[in-house]
Amino acid sequence: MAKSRVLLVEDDRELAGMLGELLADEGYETEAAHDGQRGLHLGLTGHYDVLIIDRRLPVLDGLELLRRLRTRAVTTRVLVLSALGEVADRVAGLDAGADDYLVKPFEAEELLARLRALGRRDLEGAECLPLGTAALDLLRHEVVLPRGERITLSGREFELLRTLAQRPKAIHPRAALRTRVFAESTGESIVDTYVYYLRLKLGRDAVRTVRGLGYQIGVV
Amino acid sequence: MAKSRVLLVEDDRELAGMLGELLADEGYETEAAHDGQRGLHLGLTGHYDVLIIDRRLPVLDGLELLRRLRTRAVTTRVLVLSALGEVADRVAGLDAGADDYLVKPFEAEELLARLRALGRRDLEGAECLPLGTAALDLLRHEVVLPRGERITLSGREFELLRTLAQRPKAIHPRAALRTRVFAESTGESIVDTYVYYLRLKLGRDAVRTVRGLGYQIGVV
DNA sequence: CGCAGCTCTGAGGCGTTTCTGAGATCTCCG
DNA sequence: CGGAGATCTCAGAAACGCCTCAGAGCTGCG
Repeated sequence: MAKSRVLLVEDDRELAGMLGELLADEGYETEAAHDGQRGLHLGLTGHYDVLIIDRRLPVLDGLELLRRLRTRAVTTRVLVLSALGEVADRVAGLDAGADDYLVKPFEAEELLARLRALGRRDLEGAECLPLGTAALDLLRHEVVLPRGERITLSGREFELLRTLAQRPKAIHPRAALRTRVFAESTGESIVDTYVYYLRLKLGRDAVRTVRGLGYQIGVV
Repeated sequence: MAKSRVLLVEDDRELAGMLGELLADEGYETEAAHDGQRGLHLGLTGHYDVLIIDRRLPVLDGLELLRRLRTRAVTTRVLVLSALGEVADRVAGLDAGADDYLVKPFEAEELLARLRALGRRDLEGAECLPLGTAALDLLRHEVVLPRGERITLSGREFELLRTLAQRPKAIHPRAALRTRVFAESTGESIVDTYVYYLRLKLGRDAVRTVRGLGYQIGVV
């Protein structure tokens, strides 16, 4: 997955610098604008995954900037930052087209969590669990191989693989897998059978057997 | 545009009642669940534009409910309500899959503004929805193929395709489509039939089946 | 009225999934 | 080495999900 691109429109250069570093540490690719005019220009011409807009900006106010972007059909997710924290201010910000509104001062952790939430919306939950060099698409119940090839899994196959992949270092006892993935009444060997199915689809090394203890996720 | 549908999962019946009225006044169509189990069932089978989930719920905790919905490919926007307002609580809620997190007590105005922000659609007001290489003309109920050819859709066909196209990356469960496009009393297989009609008119790949989960818009 | 198109029902069919169980194979330890 | 227990492999039965489509009722129009 490529880095998420963020446009940060903030006139306080000190704060902008700190946020820029914070975002870079989290793996975002950040561009900055220090006034509304410049923010408008970049917002219209560049493509970003999220815009962070300070409400108070020189030249062009943050909310006005936001409105102009929205009327120009820019639908990028927008998080508005502001020192104005009254309910009426927040309502005004949201109704101007913001997707979220965070009041200064804020904790870095919360900003990051809200950014993650905004970024998630466009992926439509296409989150993946790492699976060695491949990945497990949790939304579509598919394994995505490094070259982009997709292998669809049946419901049970998916549940089993997900359980294994959720704790990749753990060794999962048969009984635990049977309880988690299958119904109470199923036979003792159901886990073995489904491990066999997974290995048919994904290759012999997809699941590792730890004799006497259980199974562990392997390399796909 | 039809009314927005909201599922309210809140165990405090007094608050639920008040919110229900508030939402009704604002033109939302609201359903309520008073515990997590019921919320899970409704969330999985119904079709809503936004879910409002209280964090503290009997039977099944709010965040656990949210996680279960997310693992079942429910990508509906979720607003979590909670008395727990620490930064760590908010981060936990957002990372569990919430799109927004509002701390009790809150002002009605802010809740409504945040709901509006969540309910806003990307291409609201547009006259066409993109449909792979083609487009869906919302005014004339026609699909416009790349070469300009037009295919007229019946009312139901159009509603179904529009629902799919509105969130092109999401997987739409059968039950959700049935609730949204067809009357309450229609049979279980009505969605299948109309998907079949769409495929007759637009080609086999117009709608993609994700076995066990639902349908997704494909390439036309 | 008669026709055409739309909506919905329900039945039949087909490929997939799930689960069982049994034989083959492996591994460890005495 | 040999046996016991663990694991693997796989065929088959039943259930399920999904697709297809004919037909009945309805609506609107000429």
